[in-house]
Amino acid sequence: MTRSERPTIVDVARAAGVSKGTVSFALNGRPGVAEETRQRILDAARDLGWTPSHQARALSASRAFAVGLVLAREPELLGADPFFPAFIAGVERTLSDRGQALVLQVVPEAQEEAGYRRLAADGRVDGVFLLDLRVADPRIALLEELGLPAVSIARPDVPSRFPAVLVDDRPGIASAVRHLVELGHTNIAHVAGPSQFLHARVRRAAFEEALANPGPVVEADFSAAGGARATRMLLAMPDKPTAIVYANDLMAIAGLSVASELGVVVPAQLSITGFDNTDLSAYVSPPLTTVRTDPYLWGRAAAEALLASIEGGTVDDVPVPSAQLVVRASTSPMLPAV
Amino acid sequence: MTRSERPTIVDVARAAGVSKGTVSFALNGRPGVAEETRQRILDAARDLGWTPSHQARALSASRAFAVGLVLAREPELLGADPFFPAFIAGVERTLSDRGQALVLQVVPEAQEEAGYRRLAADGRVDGVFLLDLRVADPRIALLEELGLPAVSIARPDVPSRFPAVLVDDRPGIASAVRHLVELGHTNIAHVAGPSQFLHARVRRAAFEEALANPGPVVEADFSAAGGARATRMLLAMPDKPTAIVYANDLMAIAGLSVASELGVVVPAQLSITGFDNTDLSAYVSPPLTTVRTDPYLWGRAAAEALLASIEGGTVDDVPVPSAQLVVRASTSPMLPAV
DNA sequence: GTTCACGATCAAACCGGTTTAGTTACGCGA
DNA sequence: TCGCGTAACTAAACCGGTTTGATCGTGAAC
Repeated sequence: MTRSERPTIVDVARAAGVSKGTVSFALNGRPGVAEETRQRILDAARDLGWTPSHQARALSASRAFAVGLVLAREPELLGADPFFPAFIAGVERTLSDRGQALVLQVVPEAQEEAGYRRLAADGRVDGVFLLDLRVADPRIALLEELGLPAVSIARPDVPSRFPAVLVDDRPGIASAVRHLVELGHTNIAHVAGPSQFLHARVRRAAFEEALANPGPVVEADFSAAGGARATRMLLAMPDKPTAIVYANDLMAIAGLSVASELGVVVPAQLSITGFDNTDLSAYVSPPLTTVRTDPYLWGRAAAEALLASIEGGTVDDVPVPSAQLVVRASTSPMLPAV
Repeated sequence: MTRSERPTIVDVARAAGVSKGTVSFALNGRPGVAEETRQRILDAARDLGWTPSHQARALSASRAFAVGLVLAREPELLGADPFFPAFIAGVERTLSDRGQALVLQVVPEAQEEAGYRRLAADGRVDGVFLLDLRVADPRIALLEELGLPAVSIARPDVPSRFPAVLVDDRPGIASAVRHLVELGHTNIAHVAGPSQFLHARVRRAAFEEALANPGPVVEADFSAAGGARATRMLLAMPDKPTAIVYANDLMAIAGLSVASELGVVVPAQLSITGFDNTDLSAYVSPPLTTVRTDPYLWGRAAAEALLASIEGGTVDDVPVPSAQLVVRASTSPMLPAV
């Protein structure tokens, strides 16, 4: 009953009464096949329910028809990050139309290099995405050594031959700071991400550049626990800030709770901004002023660029719209104490 | 400079002075090769830096050496779900040791079936994970038709030949309810997930079974927005509940904010429990009483079972430890109004 | 009427492994 | 001394496509 034997190109050839070479030409729409013959072959293929064997094609073409994504974050951190699933969804959107697959690898950070090497050595993928760029990221050199095409999210801080999706967090942070300044705040603090990450550094730099007199900066780790700890430090300062710009929503939401716990009223006594515009940010109390990014779009763009760079030659960096400030209720002018 | 030509098994054979068949035998540790010869071949392979071509092996073995995961959720919902990344990390943990890869597919729900068909038709994967089981899930029959091995997370409600990771949400919900009853609550409500999902249904059934007189149940969609809306409905009831059991943390956290906005003090006037024990749940205000699950472990177990069922014959269902209640500050006895 | 060019098609090689059917050479028992 | 079984190895087929080189037939050009 289970007719599990899939028809091959030879079966199609036999059915159509031609050679397998001709079938291949016909199916790939290449010239040199009479229109009538082509039609006969297509009909036969359809009748037999033929589908190309990915494996065979891959072997013959020396291509994997797949791209890879190596994630070196700890699973716990991944869990809370809204970026990653949305990015993947965007990537898939582009890939699925083109018969490409996405191979995912999640590895402990120490095995990151091995992860890329394995993907390349196996020939499992034709290219990879470079996420979570770090300072002087060693992966750039590694991938050039491996000869594996890549596309990075945001521009690396080292020279790179790979195209980048020009994600720039600066305008988002800058507009959050500007918003707070316009509300009258003068002592604005920042809770940053780990400085090994380029995007954490960029956000911090944007914060500092946007202010003549930047307030204190505390480095945290993008986690809720880290955000809570950083907030506690800031609110324990003698000259405590009246506003805090967080490098992501998760830390900002944790900060909101710490404030509430300490009896600091948001936004009356403390304004808070996040970054990411996570689903939850509009449903905390008070709703969080934050910066909306579009990882879905980045995923689409990154995949386009990666495929282009696999197919052909050099690909230009891809511009993307900059992030937008979303003003909600967690920011306001300082209100006089009751 | 870029010596991109990878050595093949023929190069190894030539270097070792044997035929390619012998090389294959030697490299796969099969008998019938003299120890001395085997050593010579292994040395040659190492010296040349030979690695097997995944493509060639896959074609020859008619195996993909990869497993698939089709996600039919909307990207927005994915973003907030802590389950998914942790599960994948667990899966990877098992797969990477065995030279298997994970192929991810994110599709709109309407194209879910096509997604599975494509994975199967291409021969891109040897098996798949079945997540987010639905009522009378059509994918079970589909996968049996396709002859594709699968492993489901939780047991389906229709007969299935596929092994399941026996995730059971009942004890978790039951212990949350028990906890609330012990605190003296008698009017306990539930905010459920979409009833098309089996796990949403199971949680709801567990809730109703745990109480002699279950309070109102509102069906939401696992999102923050949905959780907020459901909470508003419950708190607008004439006989409003004194405790709410949410089907996930995201909705519970949104519920926390709605209560705060309405001036309902948690936990003094309303107790709230979540489900998932997300990173954030300990850092909201008040910290959330919730149920800890272990998707990382489930991922490992599911991958083990899937590989076993691809290799060999039938595989038994896999038991996993049941979820644990984590008591925090969002639950307490009702306190008299001031 | 012969030649030439070209479109249509086929046969075979190739991608890089695995597997099977043969071929040697050697040691052992009768 | 002959025969036989077996370990060690080789040659070739195979997986299912793509691609190249050769062959065939036909109509146009001379």
